Amino acid sequence: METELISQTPANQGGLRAKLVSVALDILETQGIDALTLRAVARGAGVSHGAPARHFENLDDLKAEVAAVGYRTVATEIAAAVSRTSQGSDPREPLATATRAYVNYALKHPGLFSLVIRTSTLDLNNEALRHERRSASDRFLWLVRQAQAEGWKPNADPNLLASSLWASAHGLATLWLHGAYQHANPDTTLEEAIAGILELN
Amino acid sequence: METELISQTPANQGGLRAKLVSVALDILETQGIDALTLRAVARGAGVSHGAPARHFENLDDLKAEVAAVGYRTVATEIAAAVSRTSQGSDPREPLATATRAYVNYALKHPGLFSLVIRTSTLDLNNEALRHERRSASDRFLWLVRQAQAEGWKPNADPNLLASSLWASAHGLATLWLHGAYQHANPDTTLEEAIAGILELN
DNA sequence: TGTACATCAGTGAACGCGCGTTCACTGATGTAC
DNA sequence: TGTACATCAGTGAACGCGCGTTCACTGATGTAC
Repeated sequence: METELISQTPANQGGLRAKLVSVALDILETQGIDALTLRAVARGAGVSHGAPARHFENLDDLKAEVAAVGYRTVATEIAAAVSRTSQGSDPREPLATATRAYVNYALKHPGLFSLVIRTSTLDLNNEALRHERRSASDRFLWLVRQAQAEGWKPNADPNLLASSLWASAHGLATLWLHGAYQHANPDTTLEEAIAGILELN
Repeated sequence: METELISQTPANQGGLRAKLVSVALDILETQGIDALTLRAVARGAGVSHGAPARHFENLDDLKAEVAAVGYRTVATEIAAAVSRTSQGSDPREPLATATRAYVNYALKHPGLFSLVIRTSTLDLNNEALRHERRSASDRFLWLVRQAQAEGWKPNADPNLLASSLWASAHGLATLWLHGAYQHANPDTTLEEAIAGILELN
């Protein structure tokens, strides 16, 4: 009873909004992006299907918010992975770690990954999404500059380097997710595949 | 009148099947993958919405066939681009050309490209699709082996090389399609971006 | 402390939409005699 | 050449589905007096 009271205190008035985002993440995780509808989110939150309209104008609005969460979490995981890495002699090592973390994240959260990619086109209006995108991109660029400062391709355009690495990692993640990579290369493990794209650099 | 008669001759009995595929390609081109429904295809072919069921069990069945066409045409375009290339001194040149053709194709046919990627998971049952996939993959692998024979990374695993290049090209195409690449790198042209991923090799 | 009022998040019925699928039908074509 | 029949691609009405959206409502909460 008390919990019911608590759940209705002003502090939790914005609670449903967060709950809806959380349910959306859950749906992405368990059922994939096609199952992500406003009504499904409402059902998952144990709320009438009209309720989400109080918090999100439409489905794209909700998606943009979820995508922002996706950007934030992948950036956090990459940063964590990089900071765990011992400083080796190879300046590319942090980049390799970051790439590995990026691919692993995509494979662990395929639904969210799909959403983030597809949503990236639209909703540049969403402030949170724009911020998270920029932040994630800046972190990776910093790693590249760092590697360059330590002697790796010092004269190359860091933006171009970063984008190229990103494209490689992204392509591998995408192809692997859809099983296309494995189909063309049945005996290659994911670790070897990651090493393969890093080797190119 | 004569054309009407002709259109009903036995030779054209299978005509609607081809027409449906062609309309599907058209829808992908003009309206994108989300607009690709059985009913839309029937409308586009000027036929009742029940008619496609005579030729395709369901939407995935049609998609597999369309994806096979996608594989075939991209493989053809790449082959054509490569064969147009003069034999230079750089063994990577044909690979660069092929990569360029791949990315350009994806950007020119975003709907079909999306379909091909998403469909790649399913319908390995579809014989045509399997054949086209293998054929496209074999052609690219041959280019890699050729480059290796001419001195480029002669000791590397050609399968791994091919897949890594494929992943890079695919990632660039995907990110560019969604505008994510340009957003992170506003002043880079597509040509420079392609050069960037090839440069890594 | 108590009362009247305003606010506003969530309800649930209702609407229209396009979808895939089914199925009795029709009519043109090809075949057997 | 003509007639009867079988085949079968395409028709179009009908069904059920889940979706997004609207809107009058309700009831709990916070505020003014």
